[in-house]
This record gives sequence, C-alpha cells and structure tokens, in this order.
Amino acid sequence: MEHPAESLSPVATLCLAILHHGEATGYEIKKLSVEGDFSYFVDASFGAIYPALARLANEELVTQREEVQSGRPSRKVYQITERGRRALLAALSEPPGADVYRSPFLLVAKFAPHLPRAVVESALGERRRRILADLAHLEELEGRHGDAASRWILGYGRACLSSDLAYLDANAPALVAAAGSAGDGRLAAE
Amino acid sequence: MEHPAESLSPVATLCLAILHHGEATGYEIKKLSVEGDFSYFVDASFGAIYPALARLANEELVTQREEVQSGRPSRKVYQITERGRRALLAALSEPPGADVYRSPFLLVAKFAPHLPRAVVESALGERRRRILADLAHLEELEGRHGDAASRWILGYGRACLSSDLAYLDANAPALVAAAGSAGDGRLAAE
DNA sequence: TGATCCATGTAAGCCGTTACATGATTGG
DNA sequence: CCAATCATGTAACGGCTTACATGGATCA
Repeated sequence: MEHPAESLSPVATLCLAILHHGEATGYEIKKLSVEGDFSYFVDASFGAIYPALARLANEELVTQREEVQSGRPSRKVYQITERGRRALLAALSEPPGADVYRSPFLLVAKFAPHLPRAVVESALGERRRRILADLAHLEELEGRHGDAASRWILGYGRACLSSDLAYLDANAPALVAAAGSAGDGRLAAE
Repeated sequence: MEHPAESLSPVATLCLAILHHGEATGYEIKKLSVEGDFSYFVDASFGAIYPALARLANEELVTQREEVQSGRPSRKVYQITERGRRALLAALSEPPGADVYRSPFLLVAKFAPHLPRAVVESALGERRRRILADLAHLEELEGRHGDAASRWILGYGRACLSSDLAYLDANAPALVAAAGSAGDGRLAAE
C-alpha cells in the first residue's frame, strides 16, 4: 500500500493543502474549501472528499484519529504526515496548470442583442451582486490572516474583482442598450 | 425523438451558440471553442462535441448536411434550427450559473514560503507569459469583430487581464522574497 | 520524410456530483 | 417546532477526457 504516490488528484491536493496548516475532519475541509481561502482552487463535495481522505490514509500521506463524541457522531480527525508534506510540495513544485475561467455570464452578454432587456439586466445585476459579495467576503478573510502569502493571494483576488466591478459599472448601460436589438421574433417568452 | 429539450449540457449550449452565428462542422466548433471567442465558456474535446451534435440532431435542434470531399474525409456541416435557436435563447434566459475561477497558480503562491525560490519564480514567470499571450490573442480577436456585444466581452476580458498583469508586475518581487522562508527540511529535492 | 492539418467517430475509464441513509443538538 | 449544524459514508449516475482507429494532403 505504498505506491510512489503517482501524482495527486485536485481534491487530494486540496486536502493535503488544508491539512498542512493543521489537522481537520472531512467536514471541516469541505467548509474551508467553500468558505475559506482555498475556494479559488477547487470546490469539493463530500462525495469527493471522504473517499480522497481514505485513499490518502491508505497511501500514508495522512493519519487519522477517531474522536468519539457524546450526542454527536464521532469525528475522524486527519493529520498530514511527513510523506504527505513531501508529496504536496512535490506536486506544487511542478509547473502549475493554466488557470481556468468559465463564465456563463459572458455567454449571456455575447447574446445580449438576441435577448430581452430584462434578461440582460438581471444577469448584469446578479453578477454585480456576486462580485460585491465576494469582495466583502475577501475583506473579511483579509482581516484574520497573518502570513504574507495569504495576504498576497487575497490582494490578487481583490485586484481582479475590483477591476471587474469597475468595468461592469462603466459598461453595463452599453450592454443593456444593445439588448433586444436583433429581431428574433418572439423569444422564449410564454 | 422530441423531448421538451430538458435543458442543455454545457457542451450542447456551446454548439448551439456557435451554430447560431453560422453553420459549422464538429471540427470547426472545437477550434472555435479553443481559439475563438467562446473559449471563456467551455473548452470542449472531440469526445464531447461529436456525441453532443448527434444528440442535438436527434432532438431536431440542429440539422446536418454531409459534404463529400475528394482526398479529405467528408465533413458533416451542422445548421441550427428554429427550435435550436429557441432552446438556446431559453437556456440563456434563465439565471446564469456563477462564474468559475480555478487557479493552481494561486495555490502555489499560497505555499510560497514552503517552496524553493526557483519554483515560485518559474510559476510567476509562466503565469506572466500566459497572461501576455492571452492579451495578445484578445487584441487580435478585437481586430476582426464587428458586433457590439463581442467587443463588450472582449473588453471585459482585456480589463481583467490587464489588472491581473498589473498586480503581478507590482507584487511579484514580494512573493519571491517570501519564498523558501519557512524551514521545510529539504523539499521534494532528490 | 516527418509533423501538422483535416475529419469523424467509439470505448474505456476517471472524477466528481447528487441523492440517499441516519440522527442528536442547538438556535431562532 | 422547524431548520440548520454537526458528521460520515455509499451508490448511482453523468459528463468529459484520453486513447484508439483511420488516412490522405500539405508544408517545412
């Protein structure tokens, strides 16, 4: 049960990255991956995390300790091992894959001339709301983070979101104006 | 063979979106999804596109015409139908999913203190190169696009990439300085 | 002469989501 | 009293990637 580790899956990498900072349960890893400062990497579900942790334990990249609790289900607390640390650092040392940006919103924007004004407006509004929420969340995270690298990446995120918001605010009216300008008969309207 | 369309998969949406602008073969759709101005939406492979087109033809959202060529394999040219247009516009009319940003690079950045300087430097350099390439590519696309909506989304992309680059240029030295500052024994070095 | 472009498709397999199963405790 | 939180896991299903199979034409 000790392969040469054969490179980690994204979820496994996430688990090790989080455990590098301290022990945690699967449940906590999930929360950190969604709300914490790892959400930019992968956004994993339980169905992915639990099996990944089991595999990591099998390969001895993590160890586990069971904590029986009264009233609550018992929790399995995982710790990263020396081998785990090495595997993580090795994975991070090889050239990182390209960043991925997928935007359903931009597709809507591209089709603005073919869509009703209301649809474009609500997509724009929803997007703005989300950027604002992310920004607020980011600033909250910035409040409670000491190490330089964390502040660096949070700053990165803030820079991107800010310019994003600026473009949106400056150019939303233009997109709304373009909406519905192509004659498409009557759309998906009922 | 005519279900109520039951909402489109991302790849199917991509196909319809491209076909909305004019007929194309599976091969061409792939190219446009990688190089063209749809790459921000999904980046599909042949193994995803061909079956998707077959399904769309089955649901009568597209039609196909076979063009026999001498010397070359014959090509299947697809056209979107009225039903296809309606299905696409209906899909785009419901609230778009959240934009996704996944960054292996930021994970490397977060672990900078635990990684050798050379690793951090090369990740930073690679990222810079990619942003520059994307920017150049974007400007090339901007040169040959008439409609307002296309220019809008290209401008959006340019704004994001520019601020991205600016942050990188301003803050790369700080990250390099932080590299290797945590004592990790000897890393993944052999 | 060897890589790349054109061009379609299938099959196996991975990786992950969703839904299900279970159930006490705490907070509104 | 109802919802959410804590907590782990399994099973089914889906969608996409990768590799395979095929092969002439063009370009360096």
